[in-house]
Amino acid sequence: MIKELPSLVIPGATIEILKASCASCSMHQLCLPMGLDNNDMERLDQIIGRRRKVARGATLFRIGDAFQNLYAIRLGHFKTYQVNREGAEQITGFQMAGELLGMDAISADQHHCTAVALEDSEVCEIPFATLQQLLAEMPTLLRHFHRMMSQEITREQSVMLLLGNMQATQRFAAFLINLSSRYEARGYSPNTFQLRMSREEIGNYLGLTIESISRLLSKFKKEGLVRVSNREIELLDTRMLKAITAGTETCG
Amino acid sequence: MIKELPSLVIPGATIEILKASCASCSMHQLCLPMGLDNNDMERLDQIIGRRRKVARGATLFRIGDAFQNLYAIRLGHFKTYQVNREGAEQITGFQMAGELLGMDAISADQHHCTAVALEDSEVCEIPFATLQQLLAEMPTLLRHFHRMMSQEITREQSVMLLLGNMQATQRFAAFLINLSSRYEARGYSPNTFQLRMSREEIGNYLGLTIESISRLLSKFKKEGLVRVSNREIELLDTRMLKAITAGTETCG
DNA sequence: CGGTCAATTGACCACAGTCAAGCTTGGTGG
DNA sequence: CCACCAAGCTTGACTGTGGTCAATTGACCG
Repeated sequence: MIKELPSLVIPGATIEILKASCASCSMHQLCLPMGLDNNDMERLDQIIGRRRKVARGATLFRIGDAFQNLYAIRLGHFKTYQVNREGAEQITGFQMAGELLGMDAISADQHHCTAVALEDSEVCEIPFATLQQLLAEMPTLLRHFHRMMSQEITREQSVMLLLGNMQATQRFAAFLINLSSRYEARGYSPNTFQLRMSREEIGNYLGLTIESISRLLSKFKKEGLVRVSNREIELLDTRMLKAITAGTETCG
Repeated sequence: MIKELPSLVIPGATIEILKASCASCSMHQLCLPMGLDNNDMERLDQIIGRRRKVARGATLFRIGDAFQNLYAIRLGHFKTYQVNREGAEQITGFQMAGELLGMDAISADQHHCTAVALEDSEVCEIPFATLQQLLAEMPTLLRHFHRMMSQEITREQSVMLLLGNMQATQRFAAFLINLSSRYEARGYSPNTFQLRMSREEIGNYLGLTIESISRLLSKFKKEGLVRVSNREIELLDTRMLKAITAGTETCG
């Protein structure tokens, strides 16, 4: 299933067909093909439209775009955001390799958020109409697809808890712990990683200002919880950060 | 498909098998069977475990319960909430007739939130394992089920926008307008309705305190936007409320 | 009736927002 | 190599929105 086609360009994003398959992708135990046998994975591979590159800052889809495809992130990071009528953005999530983009578009056949690459990234385009046919024939795939949608619901509920109930310090600790565990699940260091998003984007996501994020970073640094250098961050006291997240920390 | 069986009781909730079917249910154009032909609707009807009553204040499922069923609300209102490690609740939604409960439980085979009836209510129990078999055979049902899950994702994203970006006044106006439009979609008056939840529950949902909700109600009353008497509310100036929601209102 | 619970209102306060100045960092060009 | 600039980040001083605490009113019910 190796595909070789000339690359093409659309406004703001470079598209290129890559030699790739689910079986050879390091994310296949997290992504849509999770748990499929070789035969089923091959079938899924065949319906994947193309693998394309999305340059840093380029838009994968925007609010109002007609819904055609889901996108599985092969490599890189994205943010998704909503825009209210005033034009204010609210970032609804940061997505990394192995995660699915576009599931909110199924309900009304058009995208309800905009997805932008935070760094040079690669996605697999999954034509939803074709996927749906396949779902009817492959119970394992159907099951896992439902799990992924459900996981998105659960994730958003956690953010609601964060935004509705937590203090600034708690929100930020929760954010760091969340990133940490997701990197760990991908085989990366849970303690040292790059923040792919700006302070402004973090603040927007957490319902805080950029100044608050900056102050919180300084505070955590002073308390010996983290080491920070620009976007490089090291978690020095995960235990404490988790305690802050849970609201059970005792000392100040 | 009329079922007639003796009623039984489980702790906290009365269960009773009712004479009912999707075809005879007033919600079937909003609920899971939307768009199904008579034959398919009949098949869906057959897998529905039972129709049961849930008394006001009774719990339908709680966090950590093993996932067996989805629940379609036939009648009444529910709230769902998450609990953090400190024991603080965050209400993640208010659900009404025609809406589906339990979709967040698919991902990990256990419920991630607790669902409690806000008034005496009735639900249809949908065994998920059986539903999934049916989904593979009925493309229309599959399609609509995905729409409903996607709609839940979209709804939660709107709440994230509300909690992350909006001021107290804006949040509360958005809340009222949201209820209004959902009652309208069900054929009820969009202007006059009962608030099924307490001020405290509204505040919790909107990330505000009960005092703030009370003050906002008084403010809206004074400005002639609403008329309130206990839980009975009448929206007198929907146009203005929508403007406040959108953040585009000009006068104070 | 009094008792209970929910809602309202007022006084005060604190957390995080706003505004503003200053500091890094990285890129460009002389 | 350094000057210059822009963008992003940090820090401080001040402010305001909404939280906290407390007292009062109102609704419902045995």
